[in-house]
Amino acid sequence: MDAEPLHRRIARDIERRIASGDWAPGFRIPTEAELTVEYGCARMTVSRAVSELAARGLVVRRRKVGTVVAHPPVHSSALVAIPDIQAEVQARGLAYSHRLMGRIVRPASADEAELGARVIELETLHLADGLPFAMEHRLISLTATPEAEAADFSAEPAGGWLLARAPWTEAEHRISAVGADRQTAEALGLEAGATCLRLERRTWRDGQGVTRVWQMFPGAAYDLVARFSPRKDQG
Amino acid sequence: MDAEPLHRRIARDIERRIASGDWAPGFRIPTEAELTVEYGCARMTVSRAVSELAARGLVVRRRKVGTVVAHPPVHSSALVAIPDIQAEVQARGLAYSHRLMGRIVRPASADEAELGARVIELETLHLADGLPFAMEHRLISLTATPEAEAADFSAEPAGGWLLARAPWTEAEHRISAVGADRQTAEALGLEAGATCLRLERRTWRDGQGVTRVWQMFPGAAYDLVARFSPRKDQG
DNA sequence: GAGTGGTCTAGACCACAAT
DNA sequence: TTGTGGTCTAGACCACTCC
Repeated sequence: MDAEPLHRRIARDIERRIASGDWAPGFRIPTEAELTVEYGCARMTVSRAVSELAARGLVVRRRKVGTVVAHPPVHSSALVAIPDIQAEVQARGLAYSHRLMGRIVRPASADEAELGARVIELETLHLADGLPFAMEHRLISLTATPEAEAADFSAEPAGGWLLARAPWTEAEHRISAVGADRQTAEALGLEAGATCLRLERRTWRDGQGVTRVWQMFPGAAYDLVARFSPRKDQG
Repeated sequence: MDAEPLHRRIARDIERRIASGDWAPGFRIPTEAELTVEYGCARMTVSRAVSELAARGLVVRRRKVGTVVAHPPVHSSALVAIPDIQAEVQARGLAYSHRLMGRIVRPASADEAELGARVIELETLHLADGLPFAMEHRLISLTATPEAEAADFSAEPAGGWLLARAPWTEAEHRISAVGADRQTAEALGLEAGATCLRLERRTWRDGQGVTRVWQMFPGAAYDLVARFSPRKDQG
């Protein structure tokens, strides 16, 4: 028998006709009433199918007008994998290790107000098979996670430690290309000014800043990849 | 009155209790039957609300077991805006223009087999207020879009032209940091080797390669930003 | 066996927008 | 006014999986 629910079969049927170009962008697809007849099912079932496609951005529904095939998306966004460094290193079959290069506790600057009054500042070198992989500079809010002050970040990288204790609800990532500053170049074994991919991440939990981290990767050795189909990730 | 549908109100209520930490990861939320009583509505309405949260990855549903709050995601992915250059320039309030620097038609190399037998190779400089903004290097499949051979890409940038004629169904993006090659440096007015953000995009339509493009941005002037809440972009 | 979610029905009323 | 989707009901049967 059909293991596949009817609403999904309907959705796939429509999706196929759109992907094949049979129903081009702007085409008005059959109404719910018509689909109800075509599939011999209740209106709610076709409604569910078409609503799912609308949620994914494949079609646009408007009362009275009907449901039309959406125009293809602009090259607007992509789901880019932002890997955890330890996982990334291990995924490459290399041995992960890290070295805490610096740790101070200090008041937050005006620019860091989201993190509260006091922060821990960490500098960590991530290594793959003993070779420098990435340099990390991190601020941790002692307002969001007071217990960070007593944590031993030379034993456990701060990223994993924080994830276990202070899951975030919002994050901002920023990706850029920069030349390595003197300290980073030295730690990574590069020449000063060498090309690096810079990944900045800021996270919040319920509006309270949790952490802010910059990671520098040697440009030649690292990139970010996003493979996807459009409209599958629509939100 | 309530403009908000009941199923959404239910979903938001649950989401709020999860975000507040009240219902922690692993917590088993009320069954559909219990929610039906709590909200005094039909089971299908609560089912719709909870299913929506499940689709977004906030909760995990299993028959007989019930619905439990999902564990927070690893720092695994982020929706990064991959802007169209023209739109990006105009969004900054600058005048967009472009200059076609090179165009040849040639056989595809073995490495470019996905694009078919013959390709157009384009080199385009994008300008903002007359100043170099990005250098673009592009291959267009003449199998996917034969009419590209006759198109005038000095009048219309290839990106927009393609989007209108050959919408893609799959894409891969790759972001890296590189030093500018001689030609790029010259076009962008940089020193050779200057830090650049390199964005590579490959697109397919139904398995047939459509285009492959590399864009180089001066590192200091450009970055990619992703702001998001976790689990909102689940697919 | 029994509890839970997954799906589906055959209706109903309402909201919106084009006419 | 009318056609269309948006939501909701009060049931029903089934599938899965823990006990």
